[in-house]
Amino acid sequence: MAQIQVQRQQAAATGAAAPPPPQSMPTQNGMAGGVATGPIPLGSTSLYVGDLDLNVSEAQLADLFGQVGQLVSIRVCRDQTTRRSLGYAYINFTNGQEAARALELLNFTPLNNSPIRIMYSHRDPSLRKSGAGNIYIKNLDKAIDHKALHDTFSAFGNILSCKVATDASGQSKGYGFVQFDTEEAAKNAIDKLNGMLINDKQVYVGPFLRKQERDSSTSNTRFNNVFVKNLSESTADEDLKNVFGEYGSITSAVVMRDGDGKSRCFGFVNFENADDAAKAVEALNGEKFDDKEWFVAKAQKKSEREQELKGRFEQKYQGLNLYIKNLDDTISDEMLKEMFSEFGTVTSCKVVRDPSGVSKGSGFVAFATPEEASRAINEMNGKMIVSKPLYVAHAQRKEERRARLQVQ
DNA sequence: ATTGAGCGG
Repeated sequence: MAQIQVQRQQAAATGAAAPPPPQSMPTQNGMAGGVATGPIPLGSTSLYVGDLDLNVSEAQLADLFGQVGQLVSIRVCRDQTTRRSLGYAYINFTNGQEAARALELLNFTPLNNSPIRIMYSHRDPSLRKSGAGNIYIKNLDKAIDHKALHDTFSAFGNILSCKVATDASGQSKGYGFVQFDTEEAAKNAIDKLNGMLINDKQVYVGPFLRKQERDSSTSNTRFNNVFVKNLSESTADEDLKNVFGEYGSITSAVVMRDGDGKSRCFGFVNFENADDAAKAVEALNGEKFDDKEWFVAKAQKKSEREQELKGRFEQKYQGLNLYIKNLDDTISDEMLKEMFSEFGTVTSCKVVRDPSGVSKGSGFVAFATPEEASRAINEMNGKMIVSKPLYVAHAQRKEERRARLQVQ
């Protein structure tokens, strides 16, 4: 296992006094000062084991967990029809001490080369969904594995789940996650470890934010780079500099051009300071130059742009795109298209696959008209294909689905 | 630089 050292960042480098080290180790089981702080069931005998390689069997788990205590039951959860492992299992012990010991001793043990991740079984998903107490760590030394990360952060509170992001070969990607059972523990870990050196690398430790939250917190607020479109073909870099220069100091102004040097009628202007960029957007958006009404706004990052285009794409396919599941593994894109072509013009068609190319048993089919799509739902939903009844419905965006699931 | 996924009988 990786040996970790946490050091204080040199005072000269941070310009701030280092905070004192944590004074005491927290007690077991989410108890602090005798008061339960977290949702961990005291004395629980039931463990959830995730991140399982799909070929891990009950027998392998019995061999491993049986070494620690007496088992009541073991179950690898599987798809009802394919019997393929869902990558998680339940292990039930006769008593809580054994379960606790198994969690402590066996967490991150590799089975079929993949470290397993053990948690107490907690069937109520509300805490998992809320993400409270979840933190993100980046700039981690590659030598730091799951266990080392866990050991480092367990000083701040009870950890429900912990993981270093890894590539297919198990190599660390240099960032990871720690889910504490309380926000207080998470806050404490952030206060104490953000900016510290771990194995000589200065780590960032902060609250976990979903991609969307991150985009809106970082880029929506302040920006230096301005996007301008609907330029006349004759507008050149110099013209942008002149017009935008009225609002502040500019570091660059560029009209984008194709290979022949012909203007693509949009460009970017970068301001030295964000207030000036905002002023320019406010003043120039919608103004007319050479009879062209300029669109002026904060320049989007590539990721934001892609996100927006995706949204538009989905809107365009509203009512036309169908979501298919319970699809037999052997069905290819071409077969799927053929299956649905009798209801109309299939404009796009895709089987969802995992990174190794294995079908995930779901897919999307889009039609040219909403009528064709509706007919396909009526005719194909529930139809037996190879061995299973197909599920066919209108595709929903992820956010819509999440919202619906929360209501139910 | 890199902001998961996830709970049965």
